[in-house]
Amino acid sequence: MVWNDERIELLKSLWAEGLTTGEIGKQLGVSKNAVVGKAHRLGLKGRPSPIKRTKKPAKPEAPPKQVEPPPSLVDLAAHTCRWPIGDPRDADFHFCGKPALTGKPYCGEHAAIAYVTSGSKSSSREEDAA
DNA sequence: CCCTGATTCGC
DNA sequence: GCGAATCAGG
Repeated sequence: MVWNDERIELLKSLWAEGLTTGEIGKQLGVSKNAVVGKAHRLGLKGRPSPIKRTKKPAKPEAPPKQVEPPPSLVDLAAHTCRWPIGDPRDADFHFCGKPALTGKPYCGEHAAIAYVTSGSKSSSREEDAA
């Protein structure tokens, strides 16, 4: 289908007269989709049928970002000082809970106590391992 | 189910 | 750029 100036002019005329796309299409010998498509392409405004389209059904959109899940409770617990505070029999017994040293179950404060190299006699294991 | 226009998508 | 296909409201 070729849109000559005459056709376009006629289209605009009929469109301006208030004819529907179907009618214009019939008179021009084209389908209504061609008319509405051309009208939209020409920037003509359709006064009737204020149908507003909700969304774009056939448009898969890649998620812009992928938020990484927050640290799980167990992960947080893994980095929590597990130095016991109080008597286990007491109701208010609890663990230290402060941020633990990486790879260790205790925070710096309690790790110092836990791993204190008590003046052992022979070479300590830490020194050998290190 | 018919009509309408609007938008998208393949050619 | 074109228009059928699709969508969406009347």
